[in-house]
Amino acid sequence: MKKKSIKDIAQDLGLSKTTVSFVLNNKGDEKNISKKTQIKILDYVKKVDYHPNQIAKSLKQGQTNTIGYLVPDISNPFFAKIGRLLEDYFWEKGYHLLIGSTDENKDKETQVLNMFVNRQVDALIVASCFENLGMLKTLAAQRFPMVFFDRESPDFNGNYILVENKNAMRSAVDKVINKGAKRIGLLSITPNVYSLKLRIDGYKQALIENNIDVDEDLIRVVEIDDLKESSKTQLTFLMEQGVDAIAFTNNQITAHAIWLMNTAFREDLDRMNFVSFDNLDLFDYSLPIVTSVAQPIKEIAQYSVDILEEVMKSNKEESKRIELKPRLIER
Amino acid sequence: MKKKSIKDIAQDLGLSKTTVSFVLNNKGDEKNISKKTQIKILDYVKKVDYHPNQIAKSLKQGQTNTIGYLVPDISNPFFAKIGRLLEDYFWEKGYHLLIGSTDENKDKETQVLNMFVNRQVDALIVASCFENLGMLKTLAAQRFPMVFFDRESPDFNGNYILVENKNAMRSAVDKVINKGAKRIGLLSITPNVYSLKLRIDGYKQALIENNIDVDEDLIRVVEIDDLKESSKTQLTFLMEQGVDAIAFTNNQITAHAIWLMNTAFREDLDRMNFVSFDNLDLFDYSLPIVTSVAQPIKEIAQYSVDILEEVMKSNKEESKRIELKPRLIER
DNA sequence: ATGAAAGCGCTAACAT
DNA sequence: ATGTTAGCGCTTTCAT
Repeated sequence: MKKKSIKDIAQDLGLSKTTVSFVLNNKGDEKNISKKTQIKILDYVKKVDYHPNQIAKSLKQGQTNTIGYLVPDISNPFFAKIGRLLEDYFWEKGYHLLIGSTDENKDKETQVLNMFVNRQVDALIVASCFENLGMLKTLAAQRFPMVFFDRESPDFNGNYILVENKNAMRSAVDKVINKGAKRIGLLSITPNVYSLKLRIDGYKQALIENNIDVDEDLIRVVEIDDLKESSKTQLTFLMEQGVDAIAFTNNQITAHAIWLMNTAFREDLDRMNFVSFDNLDLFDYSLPIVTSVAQPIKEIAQYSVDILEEVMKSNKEESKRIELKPRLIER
Repeated sequence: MKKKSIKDIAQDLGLSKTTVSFVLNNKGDEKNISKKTQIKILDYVKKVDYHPNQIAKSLKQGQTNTIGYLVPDISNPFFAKIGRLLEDYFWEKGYHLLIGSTDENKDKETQVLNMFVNRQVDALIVASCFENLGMLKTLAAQRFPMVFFDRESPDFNGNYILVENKNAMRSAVDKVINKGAKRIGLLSITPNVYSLKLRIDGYKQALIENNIDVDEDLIRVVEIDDLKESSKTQLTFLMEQGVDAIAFTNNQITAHAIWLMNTAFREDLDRMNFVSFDNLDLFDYSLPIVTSVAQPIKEIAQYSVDILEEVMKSNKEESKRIELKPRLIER
């Protein structure tokens, strides 16, 4: 027995598609369908376990109740957790998430964006690398509902949910200086996104405010596509320079570097201090001890949803920029 | 300028929709469309940046190129990582992932399944709690392409990608016994899914094989909806019983328990041994030291895709059951 | 109180 | 070599 359509239901019941459609969409009363007919339809529909075809509905209504969630990597705990929160918030409202990971690759990002648009998603939640502004600008020009989080571009005007990158990093680094660190290195993945640059700025500011010279040589950058080798090289370099603290600019590099520290520099762990932008659960029970900047994941998700709802309702001109305060976790 | 449809393209070019459609679907030659016309269409389409509406296409073809990924929680690293791998494999083939987290709630699971089906996903990859077999059996009866992973139900016949739960747990526990553990507790979330039961069986078997009496009192169960309090109570109980090792049945309970151990039983860490089913990155640098069973995530994803492809092509009767070997990580 | 018919954007069998 | 037309399953305006 193949799946029933609304037409089948109508035929089976000797009614028209119109009537059935009205009733199924709770417009029975409004459209003056008799109670008797309504009940007949509702009963039958339940009996044969009819479910409307959302694709047909979407085509007709030009609305899919789907949100595109574009991130560098859905398996990164930061993006995974936010994804889960979004899923829950949107579930309430009947929206669902289509996911697309880009690996910070600008071409892949454009492809994913295209995929989302072709599939007529109603809105986008995006952590972009902002290297290909073309497509984004086209969408923005069409007033396509979008909110951007975690990353921003000075060249792109949109709705942003961000955290105070610079200041948070500044105070975290300040903390380890107070704990006695004198020679502080920094390890970052290639700071292609603006947020990372800000975090590095925060690091520098903390040094300056504490009268420590900024030694550009201690600011090391790791190639993302060669994380393994590259981070080993850079970390080793820093250790050879005799640093007594290292700041990391995101969870990815931290996780990797900490693993390396445990593997190759175990004996140095005690005397060193670490700062991580992004908190990881494991910091609560890992060696070494890491002072971290915890992003307010719930608020990020909540604000994304709120802003998106606003945008989707009234499609007004101006865009919002929200900067949330991360939580500093001293350890 | 609103979005162009195939109709617009045809009109602009003084051609029919058919011709345009053929060319766009690379059937130009096959359908004897002149090279000249083909080029004209392709150029124009590029110029106006036309992209076909996938929803319309889906409706027409009864195929959405979408896969539903149903899991207890997409932010659980195990499911997030597998999700990412699936995303990549399917990306190649033009399929995309719609996600649905269920929190092991059987009603939510049914709702998510319905949502997927209404949206006409082409197939499902499912980590089910198997508490509501109704919907699953209906789908199976319709030969709906599905593969199940991580969990199984003796009452449900389907394509399974699993790991050797019992044996893996057995050898992991055996390892800590060899390291000297004598009184070994077990902590699990409520073993509502069969895989968890098997892991517990493995634990028991290891004890028996080593001539240690199985003390049912040392097998403690934590309520999933009260993870925090419940795990604290149970863990404290085990410690009071003087255990010198604890086995955990999945990553969720392990992560929580380890955090608790660090918080409340720090001084006991040195003398204790731990076993975790599911590996976590943090084990590489965390205290305490944990011997773990690492699931072969890549293979799980790869097999899921392979089996699904098979099923979607030839929709034959019989179903497969694949049992992969996890990797034991001694620490 | 209910139905007929058009149309969302696409594909494809069947003309010409 | 290209066009006409029906139809996927639904909503909704306009009849009756």
